[in-house]
Amino acid sequence: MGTATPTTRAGAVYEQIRDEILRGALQPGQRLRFADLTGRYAVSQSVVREALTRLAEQGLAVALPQQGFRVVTLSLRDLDDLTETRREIESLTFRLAVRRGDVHWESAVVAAHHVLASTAATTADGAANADWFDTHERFHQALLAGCGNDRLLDVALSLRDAAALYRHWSGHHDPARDVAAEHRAILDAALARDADLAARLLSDHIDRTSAALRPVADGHP
Amino acid sequence: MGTATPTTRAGAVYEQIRDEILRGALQPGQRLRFADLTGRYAVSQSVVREALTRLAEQGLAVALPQQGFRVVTLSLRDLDDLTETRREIESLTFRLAVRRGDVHWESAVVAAHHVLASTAATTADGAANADWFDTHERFHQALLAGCGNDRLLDVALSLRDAAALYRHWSGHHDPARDVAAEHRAILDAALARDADLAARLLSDHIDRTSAALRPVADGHP
DNA sequence: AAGCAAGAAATTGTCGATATTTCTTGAGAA
DNA sequence: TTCTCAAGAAATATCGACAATTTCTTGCTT
Repeated sequence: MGTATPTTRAGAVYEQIRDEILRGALQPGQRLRFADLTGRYAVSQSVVREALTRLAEQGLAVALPQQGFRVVTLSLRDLDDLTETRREIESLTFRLAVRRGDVHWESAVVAAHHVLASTAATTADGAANADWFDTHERFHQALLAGCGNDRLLDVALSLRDAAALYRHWSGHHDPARDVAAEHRAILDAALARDADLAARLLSDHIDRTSAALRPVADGHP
Repeated sequence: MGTATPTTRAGAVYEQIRDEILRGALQPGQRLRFADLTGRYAVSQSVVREALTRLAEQGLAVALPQQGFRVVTLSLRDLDDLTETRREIESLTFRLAVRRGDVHWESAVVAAHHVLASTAATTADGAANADWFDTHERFHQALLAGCGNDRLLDVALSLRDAAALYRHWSGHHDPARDVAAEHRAILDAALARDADLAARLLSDHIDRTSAALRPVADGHP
C-alpha cells in the first residue's frame, strides 16, 4: 500500500489496474487477459504478469494456474466474513488512534472530514458521485492513521480495499440513512478522545453499510 | 496462504523460498540475487522474479526498485507492533474458534497438541529442535482454524508467519518458563469452551514469547 | 591518508519468442 | 438430437537475451 512514486513499470501498471478494480471499471469475476492489458498499457507481458501477481497476492485478483487471472468474485459469505473482520479490526485500530493520535493526526482528520462534508454523495441527476468515494475513503483512512502501529494499519487498510469492491457495486444509497451525521458523530467522538464511543460508532457504521450491501452481494455467486 | 499443490513452477519456488526464509536459512536483510536463486532452483529469472514479487507483497521480502529484493529486516519497533497486533487479532480469532468450532475442529486441536507434547523442544545436546517449530506452528494454526471466518483466519495466519521470522532468530529457550504447561492450559480452555479464558491465555502466551524475543530483535537495525 | 571521479563489472527490469496447457469447433457415433 | 472425441485455435507459463541502472573498482587530486 502506498508505493511513493512507482519507479518501475510493473509498479505503475499495478496501481492502475488496482484503481480500475476498486473503481469498478473491471467487474468482479472478469477475466484479465494479457493481450488486452499489454495493449492498453503498452507494456510487455512480463510487466502485466507481475502486476497481476501482486494483485492476486493482495486479494484483489485470483490466479488460477494455467488459466490466468480474474478479478476477485463477490459473495454473500465473503461479505459477511469481511464485515465481521472489519468491525473488530477497524474499531480496534480506531480505538488506538483516538488514544494515541497526536495533533497532526487530529488536524488531518478534521481536514479530511471537511472535504467529505463538502462533497455531494450523489450528483444532480441522482447517480453516485465518483469523487465522493475517494473523499470518503480518505476520511476513513485518516481516522485509522493515528494508531501508531504500522502492522495493524496495513491490515486495516487492506481490509478496507476489499470492502471498497463491494461498495462500488452497490449503486443505491439508503435514503433512510443519514451517513453524513454518522461521520460527524465519529469525528466528534474522535476529537473528544472518547475511545469507547468512537469505536462503537465506527463499528455500527460498518455494520450499517454492509447491511445495505448484502442485497448486492446476494446476486453474485 | 496454502496453495494446495503448486502446479506452476513459480508457485513451487515461492513455497521453497518462503520456507527458507521462515526456517532462517535465508537471513533477515540478506540480498536475494537472481543469479543465486536461478542456479539453486534451476529455473529462469522470470520464475524467481514472480516468486520474490509474491513474497514481497506478503511481507516476507522487500522489493527496492532497481535494487532487487532482500529478506525483510527485523526491528524492535516492528516486533512490538507485531506483538500488539497479534495479541488482539489472534485472541479474537481464537475466541471465535472456541465459540464456533465443531467436533472436527476439536479433534484436530487435540491431535495437534498430542504431536506437540510428544516432541522435544530441544535436542539431546541442548540445541533447538527444528521439528518442534513445525509442530508448534501446526498446533497454533489448528487452534485458530475453527473460527469460521476465512478472511480473519488469513490475517491471523499471515501475522503468525511474520512472527515466525523473529522466533527462528531466537536461539535460546527461557528455562524459567514452562511452555508445555501453557499449551496444555490453552488446550484445556478450548475444550472446556471457555472463550474468555482461552483468549486471555493465548494473549499472555503471545506476550511472553515476544518478551523473550525482544533481546534478539534489539541487535538488528 | 581521505575524498572524489570516471570507467568497468555486475545486477536488475523489460522485452520478444517458444513450449504447454486449456478452450473451442466440428465431425462422427449412439 | 445428444454425446464423445480429435484436431485446431487461443491463451498461458517459461525461457533466454538485451538494455538500463546500480554498484564496485581503480586511479587521481588535495
